[in-house]
Amino acid sequence: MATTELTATITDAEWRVMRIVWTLGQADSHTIIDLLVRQHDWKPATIKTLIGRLVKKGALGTTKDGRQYIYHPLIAEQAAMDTALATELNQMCAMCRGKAFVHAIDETELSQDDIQTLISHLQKKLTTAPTAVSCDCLPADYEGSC
Amino acid sequence: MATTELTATITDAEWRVMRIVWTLGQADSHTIIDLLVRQHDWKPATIKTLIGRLVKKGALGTTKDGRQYIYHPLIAEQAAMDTALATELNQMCAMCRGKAFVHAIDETELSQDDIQTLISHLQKKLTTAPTAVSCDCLPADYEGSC
DNA sequence: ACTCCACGTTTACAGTTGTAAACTCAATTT
DNA sequence: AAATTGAGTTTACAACTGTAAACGTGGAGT
Repeated sequence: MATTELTATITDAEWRVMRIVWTLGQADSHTIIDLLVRQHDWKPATIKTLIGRLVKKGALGTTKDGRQYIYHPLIAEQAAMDTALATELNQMCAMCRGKAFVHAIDETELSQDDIQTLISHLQKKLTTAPTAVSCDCLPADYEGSC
Repeated sequence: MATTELTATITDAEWRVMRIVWTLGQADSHTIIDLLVRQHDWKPATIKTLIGRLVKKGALGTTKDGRQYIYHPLIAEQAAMDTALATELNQMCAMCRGKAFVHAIDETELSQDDIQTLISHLQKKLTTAPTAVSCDCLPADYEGSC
């Protein structure tokens, strides 16, 4: 049941499948298909394809249960989320990430506990934070270096 | 110079081009190509393709300057970042977004000002925050509803 | 005026992704 | 035992991406 590090990335459509399995802990294809058909306009065949790809890329594991399989996650949900978010942020200008966080936090519904955790992490972070983070969009040696 | 709302999405490789133009405000292709060749192992031809695609999808505008073009952004950097981040977050379980933020903030270098802005936004947000945010990975009516 | 250069455009091509039908078998039903 | 069902696998196919070469043409240099 140890979750592994994933090499390949999970695509948008595949995320929908993973979320079902993450939330249920494990599920057979009938359950996954049934739930996703209700959430999207996907045909069962589409969902079968996605499940197959996730198994092939090592995001889902299988256990034989009589005639069918039970699928379970081979990667942790929080780890996948952290990686996806970090990848997205790393592609953006370092100087602008702070403002992006502000906007994202304004727009995201967060629980009181989450907010308090964030505040305390930020307060600790403040003690060692730099005065400014500089733009990293140009080569370091560029004349107008931002 | 008014930045527009973008229909199509900017791909990872295209982001690199946009960051150059955003940072410089405007640039001719020679400058863009020169800078990106130094940052990546891209051939000039590759960068020309990316510029062309960005113009076609309305992310970059052109101004004729004698024999060549000057490119300038048609979408705002911060808006693009906000949209990209929101899209990424919306694909994740609502219940887990808070923890994802904590991890992302721990791993991101932020300036003192940014941190203080975040803290104050969070403190204000705390006053109206729900006790908990529930998982939205399954259809609302599902038996085991998370 | 002729040549060359370089800028933007066209074409190329394999891999990924979204979307889905068709097919293969083992198991269940009649 | 034959027919049916349904789970997983194969095949399909267009659009999007990353990566890049080839091409056409209007100026710059001679």
